[in-house]
Amino acid sequence: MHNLLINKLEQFTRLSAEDKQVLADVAQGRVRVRGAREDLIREGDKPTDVNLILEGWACRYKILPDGRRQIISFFVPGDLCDLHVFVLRAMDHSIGALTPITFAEISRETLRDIMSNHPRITEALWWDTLVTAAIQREWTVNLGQRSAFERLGHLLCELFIRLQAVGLTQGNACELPVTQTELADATGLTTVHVNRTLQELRGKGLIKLHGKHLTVPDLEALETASVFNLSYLHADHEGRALDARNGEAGSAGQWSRGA
Amino acid sequence: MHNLLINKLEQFTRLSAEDKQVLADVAQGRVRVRGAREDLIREGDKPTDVNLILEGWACRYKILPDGRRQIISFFVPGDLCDLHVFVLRAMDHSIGALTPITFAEISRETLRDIMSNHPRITEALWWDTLVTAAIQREWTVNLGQRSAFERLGHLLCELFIRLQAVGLTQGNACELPVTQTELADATGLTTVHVNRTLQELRGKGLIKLHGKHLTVPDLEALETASVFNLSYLHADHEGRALDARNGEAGSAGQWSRGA
DNA sequence: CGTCAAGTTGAAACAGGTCAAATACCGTGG
DNA sequence: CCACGGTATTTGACCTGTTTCAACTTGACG
Repeated sequence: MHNLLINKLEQFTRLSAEDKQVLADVAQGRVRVRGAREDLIREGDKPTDVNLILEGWACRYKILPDGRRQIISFFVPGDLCDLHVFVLRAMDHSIGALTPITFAEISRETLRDIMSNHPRITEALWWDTLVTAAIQREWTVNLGQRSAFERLGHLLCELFIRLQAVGLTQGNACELPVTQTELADATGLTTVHVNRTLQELRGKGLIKLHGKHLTVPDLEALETASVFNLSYLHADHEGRALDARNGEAGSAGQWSRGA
Repeated sequence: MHNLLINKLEQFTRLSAEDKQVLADVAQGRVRVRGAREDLIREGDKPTDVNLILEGWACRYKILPDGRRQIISFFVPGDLCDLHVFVLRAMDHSIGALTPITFAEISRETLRDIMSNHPRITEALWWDTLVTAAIQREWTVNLGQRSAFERLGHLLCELFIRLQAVGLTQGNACELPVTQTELADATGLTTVHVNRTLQELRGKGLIKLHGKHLTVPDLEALETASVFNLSYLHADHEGRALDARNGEAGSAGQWSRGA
């Protein structure tokens, strides 16, 4: 019953008990495990299923012929890989585990059934897909316009808020199970510079980062320093509105703030 | 009847005469015009229609509070803006005309009808949406990993090939109706550096660029120099396969090459 | 307690940015 | 057909954020 995807989708819409059951079942279908650094799927492969991340982190990435690697996006628990990939013949990028990971494979047929019989879920999955696209656009802005300092800060804001949405934060802290090399590959910087920039963020008291444990003492301060604007995560939605109307706080953390 | 969107979608699938008629009608619905630099829709607006670009170029962009601007993607004729935006409450970015432009507004209802009655079109629109997402990912790689030289070269390859797909190239030439400032905002470089880099591309004979007229004497050479890999455009598809089988060349240019 | 990956540091080099001015281009009105 | 004004392109000199390279330290884990 308890399922991070449900948490996330309820940011957007209110799901019925039946809807939730359907999603819970889906997460119990073909469950797979991978070790850190193993791929879930590789560039060139024919996509067959949609992957739902249950535990651990993964990422999309692409490697250029000369070895340069760009991490294109991060997947955290509750994230769905690519809702409609089947339409394409071959993957144009790989998806790799960053930590040991468990995920559920959802077949094309299962998904088709859900989408024809459960309009509420369908709409919520749509929303999730559009938010994913918005995140990708924001990464374009991040890489194109922000300085190293802002860029890293922005990434940390985004990840913290996404984790909050599925209930994986504890107060102002969360796990950040990635290496500095991976942060470098995601931000288009070198490891060395990521290291120095993290020190700068720490020096200004914007983050605390020991090992894989991240604390953001003042999220608003970090957002300001990183030129971060929440709106691209599209959290201000019906789910929230319903919560407010019912005076019924969502079980998971909230994306939006204030009015 | 003649419609650039049809050209593009036929890269992916074979459309029936009726399908084509439906698409042609759509392009004749609510046609609008905008001057260069005018916005089609602005960040914060509620999205109501899907825009189909008929003539001229546009772009998605985002402006940071301090004025930095990132162009997130280019739209060329035949491009569809955002197939499912209605799900979102507000735009998280703006879409602006780069040249004088004409576009058709497609209503939510029209689109719903098409998608429930024309599975072939639906699937083709899916494909288009997924290719758009793949392009956005490739931009992430471009901004994160490629040097200024490769980055500009890569962008020019992509645009040339996309124009080819809708039949807007003449041999190895096409129009490139954007300013160096706009190329700079798209690549995350400064105008000055774009200017110098374009001179470098010209100097190596990889492009000719007078005014708004671009020639790519040897596309493969430009691709190699730019670490460009066609596969993210997902052109190797059913439409092509059918063409090959029938020995019936597509009316528009082709994305894929060789076998 | 050894080993291997991850994180940290310093010095030097460079890609790309900044600033500011010059030149070319283009549509408009006289 | 030319002069004008505004925008786009080009150039030069200088500056800086980020990279490179290479070594050193710390930490996790069997």
